[in-house]
Amino acid sequence: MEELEKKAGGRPRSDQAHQAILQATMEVLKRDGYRAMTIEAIAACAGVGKKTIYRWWSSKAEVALETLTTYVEMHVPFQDTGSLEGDLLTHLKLALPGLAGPSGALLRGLVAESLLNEDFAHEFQRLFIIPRRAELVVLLKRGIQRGELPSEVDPEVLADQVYGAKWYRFLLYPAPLDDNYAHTLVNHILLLSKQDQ
Amino acid sequence: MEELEKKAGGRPRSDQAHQAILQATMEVLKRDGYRAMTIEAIAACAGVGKKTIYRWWSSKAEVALETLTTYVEMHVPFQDTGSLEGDLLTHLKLALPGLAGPSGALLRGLVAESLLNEDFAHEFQRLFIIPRRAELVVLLKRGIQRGELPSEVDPEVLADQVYGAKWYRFLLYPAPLDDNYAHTLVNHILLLSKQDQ
Amino acid sequence: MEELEKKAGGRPRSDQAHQAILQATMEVLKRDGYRAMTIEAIAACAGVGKKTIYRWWSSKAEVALETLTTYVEMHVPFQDTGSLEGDLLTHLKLALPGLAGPSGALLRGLVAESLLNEDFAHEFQRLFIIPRRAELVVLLKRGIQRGELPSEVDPEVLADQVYGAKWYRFLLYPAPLDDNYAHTLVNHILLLSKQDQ
Amino acid sequence: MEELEKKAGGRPRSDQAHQAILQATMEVLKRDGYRAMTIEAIAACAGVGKKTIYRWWSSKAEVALETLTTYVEMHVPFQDTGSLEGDLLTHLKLALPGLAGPSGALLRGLVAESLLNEDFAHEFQRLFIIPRRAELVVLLKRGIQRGELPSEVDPEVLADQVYGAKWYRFLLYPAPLDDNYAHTLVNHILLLSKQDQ
DNA sequence: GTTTAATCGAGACGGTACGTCGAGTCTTACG
DNA sequence: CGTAAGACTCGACGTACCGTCTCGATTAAAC
Repeated sequence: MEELEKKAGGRPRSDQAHQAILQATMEVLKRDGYRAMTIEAIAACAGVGKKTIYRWWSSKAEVALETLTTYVEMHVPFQDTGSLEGDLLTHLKLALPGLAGPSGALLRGLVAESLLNEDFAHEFQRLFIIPRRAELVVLLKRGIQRGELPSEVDPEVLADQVYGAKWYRFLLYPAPLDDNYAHTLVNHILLLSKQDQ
Repeated sequence: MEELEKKAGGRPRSDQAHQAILQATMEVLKRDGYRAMTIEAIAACAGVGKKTIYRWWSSKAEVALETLTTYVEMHVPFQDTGSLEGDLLTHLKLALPGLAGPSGALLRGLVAESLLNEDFAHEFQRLFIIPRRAELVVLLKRGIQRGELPSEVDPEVLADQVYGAKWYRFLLYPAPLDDNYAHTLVNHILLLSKQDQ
Repeated sequence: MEELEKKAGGRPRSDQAHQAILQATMEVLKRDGYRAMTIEAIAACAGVGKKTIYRWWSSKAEVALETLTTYVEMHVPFQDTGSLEGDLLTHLKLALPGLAGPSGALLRGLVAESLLNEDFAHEFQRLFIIPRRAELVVLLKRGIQRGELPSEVDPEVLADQVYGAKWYRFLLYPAPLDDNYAHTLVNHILLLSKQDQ
Repeated sequence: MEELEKKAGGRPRSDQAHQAILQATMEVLKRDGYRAMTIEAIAACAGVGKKTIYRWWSSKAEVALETLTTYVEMHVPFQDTGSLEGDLLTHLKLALPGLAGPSGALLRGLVAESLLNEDFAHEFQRLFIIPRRAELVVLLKRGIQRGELPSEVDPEVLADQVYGAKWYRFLLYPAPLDDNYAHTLVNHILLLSKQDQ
């Protein structure tokens, strides 16, 4: 039931090479940073011809995108803990630590790429930004239904405020993104419904 | 009393060349986009030697940064309209339109650059991100003092939520950034104080 | 009847700068070699503006040519010792040592320049090559008149053979140019008249 | 038995590019002269990337040297005609005409280069100057053995006188280098043995 | 004594070519 | 036929000097 529409004979795609490339991407990234990372370096590090990379991806951004989704595969799930506060805190506390370290660097590089290349931006949004945001919106709507948020709030805009705050500090504003921050942020969201205390 | 530590002679910097470079930067940006914009193209378009650019700036990002601050010089002031709602709405409605068009493209390029180059990131934050954010914080603190916001909100985090939402849509999430959006966003902020309705 | 059509006042040429430039040329030559020697380096080393050099010379080759004639001023005279053998040996033994050391390097550079630039070649020939060769021809003609050489030899071609041998080794063929060589060369010339031994 | 130390695969060197570069070198030389000839112009004229030139040669002088040896490959052989006079005349009459025209310009440029760059000088001597001089020495020694020259002449110094005269006129002294000159020069050499006429 | 004009050091200017780098494409031989 | 190796064309990089052009500051002869 898988996609086995390969025509006929010929050597099949080498999974070994595939894995070596993704792994080499991470290594070169850690060694040189995203900007200095080149297809040539990845190929050399993976012991692979450049053509083998270009056959399966169209740019270093595409390789990096797959590396991100493969290597991180988002250890950051959305869960239903029973309360909006729990849902948000759990999610954010899992999400923030990963932003330091290599996967954060990778993410910053991919955002940069999406800002410089509209085609890649669509890809990046489709595979990364939009799905995760959609889950956050679901979580917030659940909070509204539970009565934890006033019904007049717009969950779309509220999602922007939550993720926006996180991304703003991650991408632009040099200030810490720690558990303390997560608590304050969630408190601000919950304050919206503290009308009749 | 000023810094007049210039040693002696030498031909003074040509303001004509200086202006021509900033202008050419905008033209090439519009023509080719930020990524494809090169120092060589800027030099050619300005009728200037490459050395003249490298003498005063260290990269295309630095030129672009000065072009942004010079050419836009922020038609987007912060004003005290007497109410938090007025302050926020006025500011946002002025800020959002500029994000479409060439200055938006320039801004996206500069953010990308700051994500790829830590040194430039500091420069960009120092000259652009931090000062503007500081003004927003002042505006929010004024709202707290006036009693338009509950005293337990953290103006720093609230600023992240406002600017974060704006930047998130501008940089990452493909959804409109219009006056309607500004109203909803401001409403969410003001909802924080609707406790005794 | 001379060209003293200078209009009027104005600061006169600084002899101090003039000398400093010639001296700096020798220093830079020794430090960097002829090829790497630049007008900019000479100006910097002499503590002089580039314009001051370009005002009086048109290229580094012209400066070097004047430096050569000034600093060497030909310690290599032609003398009438009474015999062809004495004339030739005296001249060659004086000429050869100078070809090692900085003045040799300068000379090589000037020859290179004259090979690359036809205009400079004329200048170089006029001021250096032709006058010295003419003196050698005089010396050889004197030898013919004295009967030290057979009357059928062409002094022009014979001069080429003497100076040619010297220049050939100096410019092209890596072999010593010492007193021993001078003796053998002179012997070959004198052999032409050993017909009736 | 041969030098087959090539490791393994990889696209082989393009002979088409190789030939195009040598040919373009001659064209640009004719068009612009040696000094104004640049690697960029050669690359453009050959329809080749600059990298391809720098991959195989280290400077325009190296390209020019190979162009000289390839394109001229010396239509100027040394032959044993049975007499010293014949040998010398034949050789010189073949050698002199090539010194006018483009190959002469190339040769002048290469000499200039060798005067400005010691490393290249060694290369130039090894591949061009020394082998040809060696053949001339062989020719002269043959003359001595045949008794056409007195046994006390030094063939090394005599070679300098022959080639020196030629190079002197070619490089330094602006006078014709024609068949007439060849005859006079050879006569001077032969005069050495006219002792018992 | 002022004026006048050419000089001086300094260094920015518009250019050209340098030699390097990486992108993305192509040609081999091997398995 | 997919692959590793690596040569190919292309074009921007940032540097170095070129020869020219301001500057403000000398400097002497001419007025």
